Amino acid sequence: MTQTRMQTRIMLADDQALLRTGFRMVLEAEDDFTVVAEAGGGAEAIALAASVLPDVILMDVRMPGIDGIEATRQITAARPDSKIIILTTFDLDEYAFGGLRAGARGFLLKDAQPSELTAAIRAVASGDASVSSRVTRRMLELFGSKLPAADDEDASRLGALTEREREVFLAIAEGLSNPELAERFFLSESTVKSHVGRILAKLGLRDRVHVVILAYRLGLVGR
Amino acid sequence: MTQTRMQTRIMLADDQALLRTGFRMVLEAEDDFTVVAEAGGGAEAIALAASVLPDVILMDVRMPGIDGIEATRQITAARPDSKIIILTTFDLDEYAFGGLRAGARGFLLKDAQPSELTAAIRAVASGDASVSSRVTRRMLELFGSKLPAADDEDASRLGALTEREREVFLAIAEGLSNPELAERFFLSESTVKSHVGRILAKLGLRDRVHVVILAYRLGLVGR
DNA sequence: CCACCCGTGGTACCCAGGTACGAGGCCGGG
DNA sequence: CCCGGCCTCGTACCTGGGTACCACGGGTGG
Repeated sequence: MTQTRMQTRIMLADDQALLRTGFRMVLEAEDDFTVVAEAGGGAEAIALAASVLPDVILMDVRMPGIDGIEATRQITAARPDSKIIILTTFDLDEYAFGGLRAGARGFLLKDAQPSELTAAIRAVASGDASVSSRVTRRMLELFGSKLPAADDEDASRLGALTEREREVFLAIAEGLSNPELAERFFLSESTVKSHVGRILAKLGLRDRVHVVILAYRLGLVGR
Repeated sequence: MTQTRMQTRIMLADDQALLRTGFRMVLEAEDDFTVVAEAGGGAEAIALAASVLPDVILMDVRMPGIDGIEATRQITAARPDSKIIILTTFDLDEYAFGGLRAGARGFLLKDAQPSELTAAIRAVASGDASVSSRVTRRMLELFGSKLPAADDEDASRLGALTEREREVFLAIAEGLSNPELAERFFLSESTVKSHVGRILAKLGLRDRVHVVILAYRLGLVGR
């Protein structure tokens, strides 16, 4: 600790002004952080990023007009060394993953502890990447182990899949149609549709096609 | 949060005794940590894990005989809820990813700060996952920006497809809908449907879903 | 006890997508 | 020259899949 007293200049981009001031208060409590700009939308964020040149940008995903993902893409396109941390209420949100692909260096849930936030900003500012541990955990669950519900926890089920849904998720990734899913799991097609629909909603995906893509990108299929 | 004074029982697995005692000193300085076992090799680690059932295992990768990865695999195979943090001097991806695939919940470099170590242990003990920011960064580098070849020559089994069809094929694998395909290639949706239909017919596939699967299996998209 | 979530099932609606068929334009080879 | 492949576009049809409801039994926890 006691890093050198380098000021880190931060920009906030979120459509909720209340949340912005909340973050501002948290951040300015740290003496090496300065909030140098606030943006209420994607377009504004892009413009401000180019003019103010903040060290780190906290970017919300859901914003009216240009969303955080697209804003991230454009900002990193203009200045690839931009350091952007994606903020979202939902974990395992396809938009958020899109944000990482768009060039973001970090990913945080909005209910993160202040210490997590400051730690993430410092990590990103120093050139590293930071992903919230809860999301990291989700990613790991999808990696090697099937994780048979071992220890299901409190808050992590905000956007997370239930055990059954994860089974269906994997089967979709194998390319099964709804009738085939029904046959495999001894369910009615109605039930299958319920599961599929909830999976798509929770993960923020459009199609089963994107389910397949996500599954392969996370490496949990494909021998 | 609210990590009440619950004792976290920790096992160390590393072939270097010196390093073990170093870690032990760091850990026992925390009043909620107890080092309950030390293993000098993989086999010993597996045996001790089964007998003393530690809450968290700090596992070195490089060990004589059974290495840390294999030990992790066997321990998690026996008890999937085991919480293992991989330790290594090198941040080579194979170690990291191998360990994580083997079921590890965390990954740390040995030059980590004591605070990082204790934070990681607490995160893992409480059911979350923790990966050193440097490794996280590597993961993101792999996750994002990996669509190098839209124009590959050989494209193994796709000989039946024409050039245009191959383009469309790859775009489908990215998850584009028909309207999106039309927009990207400046075509009408009718034309897109023609192409898609012929692609499915030639490759003997049912859905665009199976197109995605085939593309990933052939390694034509993604990482 | 009640509230909540999960898994199961249903109905109804709508549209994206897949199928079938045709047709015109372009280009290269026989 | 004509033939055939490729690319383009259209129209019409039908099914699978996604969405929006609602409902019920079982388990769990406050």
